[in-house]
Amino acid sequence: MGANFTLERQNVRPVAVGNHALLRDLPGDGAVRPGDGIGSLERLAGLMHFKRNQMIFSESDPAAQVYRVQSGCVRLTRLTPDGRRQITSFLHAGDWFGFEWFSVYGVNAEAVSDVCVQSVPRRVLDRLIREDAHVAGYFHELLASRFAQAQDQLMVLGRHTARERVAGFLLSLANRLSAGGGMLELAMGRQDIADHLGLTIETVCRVLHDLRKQRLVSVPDIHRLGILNAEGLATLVEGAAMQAEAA
Amino acid sequence: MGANFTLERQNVRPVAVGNHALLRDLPGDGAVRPGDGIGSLERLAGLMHFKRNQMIFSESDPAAQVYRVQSGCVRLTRLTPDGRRQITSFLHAGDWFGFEWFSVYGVNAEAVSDVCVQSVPRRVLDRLIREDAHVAGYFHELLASRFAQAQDQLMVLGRHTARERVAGFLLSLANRLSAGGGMLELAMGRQDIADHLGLTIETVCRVLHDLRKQRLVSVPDIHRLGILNAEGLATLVEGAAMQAEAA
DNA sequence: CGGATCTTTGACTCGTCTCAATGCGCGTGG
DNA sequence: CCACGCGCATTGAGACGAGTCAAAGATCCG
Repeated sequence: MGANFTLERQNVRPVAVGNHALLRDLPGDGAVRPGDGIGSLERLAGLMHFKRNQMIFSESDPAAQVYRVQSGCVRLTRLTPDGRRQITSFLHAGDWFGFEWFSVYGVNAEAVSDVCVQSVPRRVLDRLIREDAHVAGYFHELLASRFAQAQDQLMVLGRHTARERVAGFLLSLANRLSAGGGMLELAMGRQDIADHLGLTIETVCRVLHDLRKQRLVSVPDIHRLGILNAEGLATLVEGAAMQAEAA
Repeated sequence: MGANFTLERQNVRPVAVGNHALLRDLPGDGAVRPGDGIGSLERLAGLMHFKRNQMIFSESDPAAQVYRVQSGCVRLTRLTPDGRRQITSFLHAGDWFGFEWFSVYGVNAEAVSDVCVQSVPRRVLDRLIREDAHVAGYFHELLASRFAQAQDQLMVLGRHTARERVAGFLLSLANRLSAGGGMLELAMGRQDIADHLGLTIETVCRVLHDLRKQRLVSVPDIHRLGILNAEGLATLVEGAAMQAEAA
């Protein structure tokens, strides 16, 4: 069970390529014009790059920065003392993260692929939230929708079978990446999928194999997946028991 | 797997014993004094009673009211189309609920025991949040801590064994009800515990049996449980693999 | 007291995990 | 340019934890 992931806290610190380092010491918080909304946040953000599997922050770090994915894919993970891993979510372009927690990030954030993220000091965000009700509302909604996602995931982990989990995951990914009838980019490896769904890598492989055999999906290569029959997958998810099993 | 719970939406509407019905039509929102903080909310709250297993709201209801448990225990649940149930959380005296969602309650709320709850119209809460930064911050933190709880539960459902789940649940309950070295009130039945932990009722029974045999807990009667060895339970939870198995 | 509901226990099944071997793709260095 | 090694994915065989089904207690409440 779990991962025994070999990355373990390789504290290679990222290359700051934006104005992040500058921002930290600027008196220029005053540059944030209240009422300017989210825009000013984005303008204040520094840019950083992380390479595949590099750690962005660890769960015990003080939550000093808030991040936003600009490109690539980020995973949020938790570990048990004995190394079992749970990936609580995958983040894609446009997603904020690190804002959900107060004193300390409660999760590890790692780059799934090479990523580019924006970062804003927590202090700046807090100030903006205090001064601009619009920003406050925005982040409140963000938190609420993150909470809703977590609730969905609880249902999945608590009550869905392996097949339902994988089918649901693929559909939600297709939805998130709005890959209509087309091809999905699977930025994450099989182990990551397994750790997100509370399964083992072998089970994920076997389920994918079955789905392919049933012509619900195609797997042209490891990191691409085509959804051939979204309705079929949806039926799988919705606990309709399913009988069609043959190839 | 799951519950096939026989309660199914018995839409017995609750007896409103407070000023809740009045509040709905009062012009008296003006009575809320900004800066008065949470206090004014509680003063505006109506009181309601619900009997065991009575539904407080259903997941598809518009989220028109926000609630707070005054006494008793409430469960928040979700159902799959085929009847599998997941209890996302149990709420006790002092806990707010129903505020996490915007348009529609995303969960069913039901009385585990006979309960007494306060309720406040969503409209009133929203207004107070807009006018009083203190209240806004309070509910933001509430949401954040609810989110953190959900994260914990993800770890449990995704990566913990049956024994770890039950042990962890008992400890968190003991913690919540601050029953120091003493006796826990188990307001919820075995099926509820199972549906909270992603197990079956039989598995919960068997694990409790084992824990009793190992003298980690005592079970004087169905609704009471004594924690005899909190450290032992904690060891179980922390994935330390455990070897002691004999009686 | 009697029936309904919930809990406990047992015997057996089954889905998923574990362990192990093999395959594949890709980057590196000879 | 190819051989090698490394990391990941796949596949198979067998084990095991938790689920299912069934029957026998408890408990609750009228």
